[in-house]
Amino acid sequence: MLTIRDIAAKAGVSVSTASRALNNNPRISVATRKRIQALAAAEGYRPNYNAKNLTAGEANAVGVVFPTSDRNSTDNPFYIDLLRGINTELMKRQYVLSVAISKTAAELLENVKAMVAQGKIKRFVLLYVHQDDPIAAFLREKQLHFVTIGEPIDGNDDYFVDNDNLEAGIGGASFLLDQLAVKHPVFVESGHEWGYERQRRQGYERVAAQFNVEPLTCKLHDLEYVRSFIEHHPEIDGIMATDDFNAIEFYRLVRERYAVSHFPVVSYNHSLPTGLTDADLHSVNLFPEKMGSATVSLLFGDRQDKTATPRKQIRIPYEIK
Amino acid sequence: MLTIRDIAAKAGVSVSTASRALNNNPRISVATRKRIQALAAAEGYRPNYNAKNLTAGEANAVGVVFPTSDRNSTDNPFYIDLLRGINTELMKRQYVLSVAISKTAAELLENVKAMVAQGKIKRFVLLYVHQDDPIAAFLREKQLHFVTIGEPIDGNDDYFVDNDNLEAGIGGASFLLDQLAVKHPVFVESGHEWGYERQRRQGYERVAAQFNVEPLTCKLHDLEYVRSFIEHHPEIDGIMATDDFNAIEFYRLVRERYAVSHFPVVSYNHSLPTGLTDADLHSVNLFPEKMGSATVSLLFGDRQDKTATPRKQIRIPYEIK
DNA sequence: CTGTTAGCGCCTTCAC
DNA sequence: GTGAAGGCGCTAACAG
Repeated sequence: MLTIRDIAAKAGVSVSTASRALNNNPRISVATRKRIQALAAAEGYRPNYNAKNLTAGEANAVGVVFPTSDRNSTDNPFYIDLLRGINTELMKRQYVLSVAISKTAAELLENVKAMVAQGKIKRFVLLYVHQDDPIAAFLREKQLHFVTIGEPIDGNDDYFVDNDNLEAGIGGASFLLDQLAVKHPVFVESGHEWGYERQRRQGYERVAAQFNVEPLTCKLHDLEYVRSFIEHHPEIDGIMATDDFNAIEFYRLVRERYAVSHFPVVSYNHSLPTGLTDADLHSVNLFPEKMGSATVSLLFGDRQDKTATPRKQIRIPYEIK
Repeated sequence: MLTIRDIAAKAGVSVSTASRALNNNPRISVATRKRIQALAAAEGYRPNYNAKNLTAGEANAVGVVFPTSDRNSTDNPFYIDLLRGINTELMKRQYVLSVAISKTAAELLENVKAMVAQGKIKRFVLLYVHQDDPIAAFLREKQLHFVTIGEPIDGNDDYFVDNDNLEAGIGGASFLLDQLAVKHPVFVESGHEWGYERQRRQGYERVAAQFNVEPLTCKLHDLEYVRSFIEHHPEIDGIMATDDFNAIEFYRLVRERYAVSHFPVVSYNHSLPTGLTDADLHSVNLFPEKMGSATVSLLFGDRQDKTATPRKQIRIPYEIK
């Protein structure tokens, strides 16, 4: 394995000069810096990060924490795209993505603690928002950087990346009522009262008021409930749902009762394969990969220019097509 | 931060004794070993893994590689549960899960190379099976351990964990034809020709032959195709699908055409919330978490007893309820 | 601008 | 059974 000594030797300089050159230390003349960097690249030198981390006292890793159970959470393609966005950005910084995931909250916390104590990881991403989360509390106490995906709900002033769900709700509802000319929309949500659902619903309600329509809402509790709901609301002529799965689930039940087709639907996340539903489905793209890259830039305290105060939150815009 | 020197000092022994005691080295008397371990635990000592890794020349991390794009792949809850299974097992070994994930194949390979060269990671899990995969080739060339999720298709004798998809196909079909008494089943698959789909189909065909029924198959190409298929096959009275999403998709289209309910359905992965379909849905549980833990035991060369030859593959059984 | 030296925390030869 | 010393690869004082 090629070490920095080898590079130093081949370049005819001392190890420390090589080290400084490779780290772009201004104390080394630009000429030798370039020369040594070129040499290292040519020889295929790769620094040993265990050694770097040992001296730095900090690992080149970001801990990404999954919620304990996501069976009821926002859907999964979203997570995967988010991971992709995060990791692409981390690679540029020569960082690695480590995940903490477990079935039990206790084990998960232990996982994070091990990352901190044994792994010297100092930056984390929480892929969820919980009330009084012990992991967030631990990270705060240890004064470590972390960013949550989704706006905090417990009043803590944490860094976060989110969509503007209120705006997305307004946009989606406007699209449904205006472009798709729906007169009797229904808002379909999971029944878990997630923050993003509430916010999108508020957007929906606001637009409904503008259009003078009654803001009808249905939670997907169970089959009987929804069937009965649909039975009592034959007037429904369009769906706005908090995600694609809720949308097709409800639509399926509508079709079961009434002979409709090309039914106007607006939902979120862009997570279905196309062509397999006859609904006129417009899924709002929330750009999870962009959220991932924004997360990283928040995590590392990027700023537009030096004078700008660092931001604590980033909202990613949406797109309806 | 508590280092091994602190422990050594408090125990009144030298650093090397402390090190050996903590690593359960038999050269240290059992008594002092216990004593020092107890002390370390009481003081909350945690070894610095960057230092350990530096001397060991190998990181306490496993690289988990995601496919470039999984939009068309097996569904995602499966991945998440798999990750959970892998990580739970890794934690026991004081290992960390690092992920490689990217949109492009080139960047993904670069990601893995960096993990190897800079991170000293020597063990990998590939969450996919590809023909002539450059990443698998790289890992083979470097003689690193890796396990694929799914049986290799290119004739390479790699380690893998999989379900017994043929058996699961036979089991699922038997359940549908026997227990659920279906006379005119249809086999629904994605059209991507994944290995597991082919194998389950073979199981289905075998059972169909036993029951003297025509092995009907439908690929979910596009809406028109499937609708026409359903139109031409009014006799269908039960569905066997390669996963839950394919199942409900097809079922929706059946219901759209015919007034059925409590339709018998067998599919795989157990990935839907219950209560929101009126199909008589029996989803085969493939125990992704178990697959994860089996993956790790393969990766670390566990054996039942010392004399047993190491296994290169593990098949996880299924369950139908 | 560059070289020498010490040390990050831990493990492991080599002595006793 | 235990200790002292050196080194893993790299960075950061301290010199010059």
